[in-house]
Amino acid sequence: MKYTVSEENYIKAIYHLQQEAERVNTMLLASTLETKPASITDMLKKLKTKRLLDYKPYYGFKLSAEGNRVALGIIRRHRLWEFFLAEKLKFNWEEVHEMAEDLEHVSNRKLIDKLDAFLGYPKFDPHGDPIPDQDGKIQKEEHVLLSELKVKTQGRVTKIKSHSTKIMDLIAHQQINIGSKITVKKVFEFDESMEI
Amino acid sequence: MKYTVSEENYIKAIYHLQQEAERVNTMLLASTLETKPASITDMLKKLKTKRLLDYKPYYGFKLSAEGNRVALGIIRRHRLWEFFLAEKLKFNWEEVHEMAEDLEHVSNRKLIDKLDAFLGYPKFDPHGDPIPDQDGKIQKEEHVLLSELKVKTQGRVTKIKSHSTKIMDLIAHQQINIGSKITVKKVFEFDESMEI
DNA sequence: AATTTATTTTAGGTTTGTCTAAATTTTATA
DNA sequence: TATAAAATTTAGACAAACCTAAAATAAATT
Repeated sequence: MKYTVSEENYIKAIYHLQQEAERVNTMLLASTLETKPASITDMLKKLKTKRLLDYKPYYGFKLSAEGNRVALGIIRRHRLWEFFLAEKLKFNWEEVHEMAEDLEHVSNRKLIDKLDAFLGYPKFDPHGDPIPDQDGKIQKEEHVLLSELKVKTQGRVTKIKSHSTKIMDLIAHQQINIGSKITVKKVFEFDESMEI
Repeated sequence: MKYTVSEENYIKAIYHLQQEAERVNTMLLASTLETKPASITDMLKKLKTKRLLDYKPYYGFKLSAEGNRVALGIIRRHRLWEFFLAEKLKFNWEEVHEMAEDLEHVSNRKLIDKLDAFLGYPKFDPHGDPIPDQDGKIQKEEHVLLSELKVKTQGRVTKIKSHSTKIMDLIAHQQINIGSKITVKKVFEFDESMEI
């Protein structure tokens, strides 16, 4: 089945929100998609008739099994393109997300699988998020929070959770990047760490 | 300026038709885009207001200088993606056109220029058609018709003009491809040639 | 529990890109 | 050149995806 760009954006947004909050509602979805609640209701009805969503008016909604499958396909495409952009075209990992937002909607199956092969079947995108395989299976993330890393232990940056400008500024200045090795040298009173 | 997928498809179709026929009319455009003449008129009006088209009702139309510039941008993207698909993802050159029809509408300038660099600034796509550069300049095609190639002269296949199934069958069977070396060994009564 | 507040849905409207059917203009032909 | 045929445009309708404003329902508060 093929879906419109708009349908795909809704499905993807619902999927991501469901990973965080168990209760995803119309308001939340409207604000993340920067659209009005009435528009959400319209699309929910459409996605329900396409059996991508379990939805009872006023009762709430969540992706059906099929909806989840579709979402993982979109996320697979998004993350494979992000990997391509960073690895092959040498974009910074901060830049790739926006471009992948367009590329993810090019959904030719054969194209995506060949791209996957070309890239060497990567398991994680440049942000450290896992890339679903052809069957939608995703590798468990094996992240350890920096704040939980023991003193003098070495680790490798695999993901940067916060995207706030303050944090981005700091790590850019320190030349920390995905893949950088980090050693926690000392922890001060209110949690500071030195890095190599 | 950003254009919709539909606008881009019209601009591209008009451009291509203008390369062949000097007079492009509503009927012809309608049949190549598989749409109705009334829809063409609607879009002509829109493209005129956007100054991509010189258009007088009933008098005909042609791309403005700006329209041509936009068309060459679309064609550049299309052919770069075709090259990528064939060269990097190992698709057959017959398969790439359809996939590039979607990819060509992803129009982030920086992305396309980086893709160009990654591919080594190719001058021709897998069909042998020239790829416009950043400024829309296109390399002159240097094709010699097979029927005009002298006996015992060697050449290289750079483009296959006809796409009819009969021809495609023949050349597939003979394992002729873009880039294949060909030698005209003998010309019979009604123009036959042996190849290596 | 009653009422206020927040959330969600419905009703009806807009834009884009398409359509059909009818009207208009151009081109071809008798 | 008058008329028939073909091409083009206009008028009005429709689906998709959005909107605003109002109505309906659920949740929170007094």
